[in-house]
Amino acid sequence: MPELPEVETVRRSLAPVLAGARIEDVAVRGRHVTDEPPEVFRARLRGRRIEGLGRRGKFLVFRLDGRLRLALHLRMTGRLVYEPPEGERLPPPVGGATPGALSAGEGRLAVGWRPEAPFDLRPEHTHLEFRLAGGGRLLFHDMRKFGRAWTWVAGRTRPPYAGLGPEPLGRAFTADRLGRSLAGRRAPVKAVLLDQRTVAGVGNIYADEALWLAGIHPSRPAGSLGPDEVRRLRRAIRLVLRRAVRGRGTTFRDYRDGLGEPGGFAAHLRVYGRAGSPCPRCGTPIAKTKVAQRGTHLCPRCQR
DNA sequence: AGATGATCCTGTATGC
DNA sequence: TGCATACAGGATCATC
Repeated sequence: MPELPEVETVRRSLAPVLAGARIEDVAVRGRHVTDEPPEVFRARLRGRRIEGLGRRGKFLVFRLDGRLRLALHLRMTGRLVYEPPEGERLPPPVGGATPGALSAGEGRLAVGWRPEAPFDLRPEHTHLEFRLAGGGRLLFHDMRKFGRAWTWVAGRTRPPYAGLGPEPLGRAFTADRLGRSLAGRRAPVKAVLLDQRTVAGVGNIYADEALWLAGIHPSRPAGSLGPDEVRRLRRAIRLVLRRAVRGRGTTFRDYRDGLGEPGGFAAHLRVYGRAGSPCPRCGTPIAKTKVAQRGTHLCPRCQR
């Protein structure tokens, strides 16, 4: 579920809380979370200081002392949530109220109402539990068990995100670069966008949104896009991701940031999840089809 | 080489 | 109400 904007929002919400924190211990429940033997994983992390929290594509990356790195991938339903020490309240949400995104009924979230603890976390789905010095805890929760964790030493071992394409909001993601990735390929352009080697962090929601913004049909063979269309697509990807980050990501049901706060961008989606509703540009009903085995939303008139 | 389909899981929504 | 089926924000692997 979480794509770049959601992972970035988790990162921003947790970075102030975790910077400088020490991991006293880690409980690993279940063997599926990491390829490493749980005892090895635990021994590597125990006692480490968290120097910073970064992101690469949809990977959250912890920089630990001794050049150790920890990466987490939330996949579809993963959540990483901070639980403050007993008796303490959660820190205030990061980024303030979500502009225009909350209806009146949801107002309690916008005016700073805080749950005492991250709600909706079920112990049987909590696969990693980091105990921090001072009594706070960091919980990796994932009902579908798709989420994964990796550790490695920077500069010695390949990170799990080696091979990802450029960061879409960075300088390396040029129209030229995107054009080369699409050139000569007969696969649907949407399938190529979902391939993390093309660009890192675009998933099903924002692929549909970007293709709608650019006015490009998701089934178009990637290699058939002209230079102008490639430029439009690059701009659309960057625009929609920047806006979604500002809106703190899209929450349908599961997604929450690191403090348990839902994202506010769902109300700004133009096509995703809006089958049957009028296209914001031309009024034609939004269609839902399947492209590259993924549910795909588009305007049949604006996108040809 | 490159594309497609099955698969990993659980929860929820929909239809009969 | 109960049951079956489809589908879900991701990614990998086997197969064609």
